Amino acid sequence: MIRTVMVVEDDDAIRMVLRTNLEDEGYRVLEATTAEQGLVIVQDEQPDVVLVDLRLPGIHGLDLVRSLRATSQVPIIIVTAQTDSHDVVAGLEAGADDYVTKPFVAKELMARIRTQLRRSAQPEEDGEDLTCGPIELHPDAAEVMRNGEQVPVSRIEFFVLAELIGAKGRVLSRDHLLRKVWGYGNAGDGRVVDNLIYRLRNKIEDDPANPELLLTVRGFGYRMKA
Amino acid sequence: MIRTVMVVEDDDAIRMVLRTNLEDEGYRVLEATTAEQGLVIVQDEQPDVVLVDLRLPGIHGLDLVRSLRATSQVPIIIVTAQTDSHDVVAGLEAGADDYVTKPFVAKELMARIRTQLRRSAQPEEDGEDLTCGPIELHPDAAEVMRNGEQVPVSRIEFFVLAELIGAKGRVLSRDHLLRKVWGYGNAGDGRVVDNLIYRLRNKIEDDPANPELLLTVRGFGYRMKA
DNA sequence: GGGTTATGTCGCAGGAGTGTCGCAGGTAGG
DNA sequence: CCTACCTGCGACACTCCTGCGACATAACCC
Repeated sequence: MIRTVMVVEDDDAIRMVLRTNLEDEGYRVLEATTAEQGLVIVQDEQPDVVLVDLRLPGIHGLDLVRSLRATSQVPIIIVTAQTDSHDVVAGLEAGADDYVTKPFVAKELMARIRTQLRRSAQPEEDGEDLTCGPIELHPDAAEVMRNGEQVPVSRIEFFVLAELIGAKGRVLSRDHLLRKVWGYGNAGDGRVVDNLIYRLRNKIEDDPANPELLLTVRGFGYRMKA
Repeated sequence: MIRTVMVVEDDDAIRMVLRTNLEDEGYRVLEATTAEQGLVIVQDEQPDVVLVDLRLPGIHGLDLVRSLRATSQVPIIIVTAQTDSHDVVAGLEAGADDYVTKPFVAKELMARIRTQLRRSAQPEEDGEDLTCGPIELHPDAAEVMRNGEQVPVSRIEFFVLAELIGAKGRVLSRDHLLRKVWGYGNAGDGRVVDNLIYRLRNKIEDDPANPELLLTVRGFGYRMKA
């Protein structure tokens, strides 16, 4: 499963380092430079973890933590300067789950993120029923079954299929899939998604030329049969 | 019942690995980087087990062991470099209950902790059934049986196999195995896992080139046959 | 229908992911 | 001290993936 990490941080250099590290770890990364922006994006994209710098221009990070906690259970990790130790306490009281102090060791932060993900992820993932007609996804085994037989799919194909089936019939735009599965890096292309859908159809459809499961919605994107 | 494990260790990387693994096992984790800090926290929080690195800045871990033992029956496990074998003896004489040497196998350490906990209280099941097709693991004897015959496997091979079989068919990433089994410093590599899998296959598979038990899931990791 | 845009189709080439195996330093046991 | 084994490492081979481009086809608009 591809996890999404939201970074709310105004310092360009730090944000960049975080993005690089997070992407190396296989996460999708969302960025915001202000609390307002962060709040909107979090509500919009529902990331799996949020990193919040406490020193933000305008609205203070503490308030962002409170706002987030008011509406969401998303794990929040505070990033702050070492000198502001009182802020850390305030942040944890405001609902943050963990913290790191600048200058932080990237590896440690990654580990903390993993910990938070593990904590929040365990229950939800198992319960999900990733099924669509004859197609069945087993996230644990990273397998796709079709009429009970295993279909070999690649990593990206697996995630796209999971995303589509998880959407339960809603249309997903190419852009949505690009960001959800590929991440922001490949934003330039377009046809990559089409290609992948084509390949997926060859694997899961009886007649790939006349798809019955993985449907095109012209002008919008793709969706699974309801 | 949630058990608490206290870790007294000054090396950030090791402490982090320990925390991750311990939390995975469902323990609450307390941390200290110096003997003084450790002593205070132990008295304060009364953990169920204490891990002590013997090489600590300032007061030596040995003295911490003595101080702890003077006032408490808490099980103490020493963590130490392989070269300091004389320290181990001294540590056990000072009242420690067990020890592991760096680089330790994380899974083994977890097992030692369980043992200490069992000794100090009564609980729980660990008689897990570690079986997969013709393969059978005997955790007590650290033996692997295949069709009833013993297969000689090394220490690390044993723990990797245990981790995989314990996962009951779920895919385990290389990163997961590195953290769970190696659990220490080896974050840089990657192929170490592949190599070990290769060797394991040579020992447990009929046709190592076409594995039927220990399967590759390209792009994800490895898993045992369900 | 004709033009235009969106999508399907498919082969290719570079690259990523894995299997395989030999080597060397290290460790344990005799 | 010697030997056998373990284990991490690197090199190479090979498979499969995947982004890309080019063209074909289908849907839409007037």
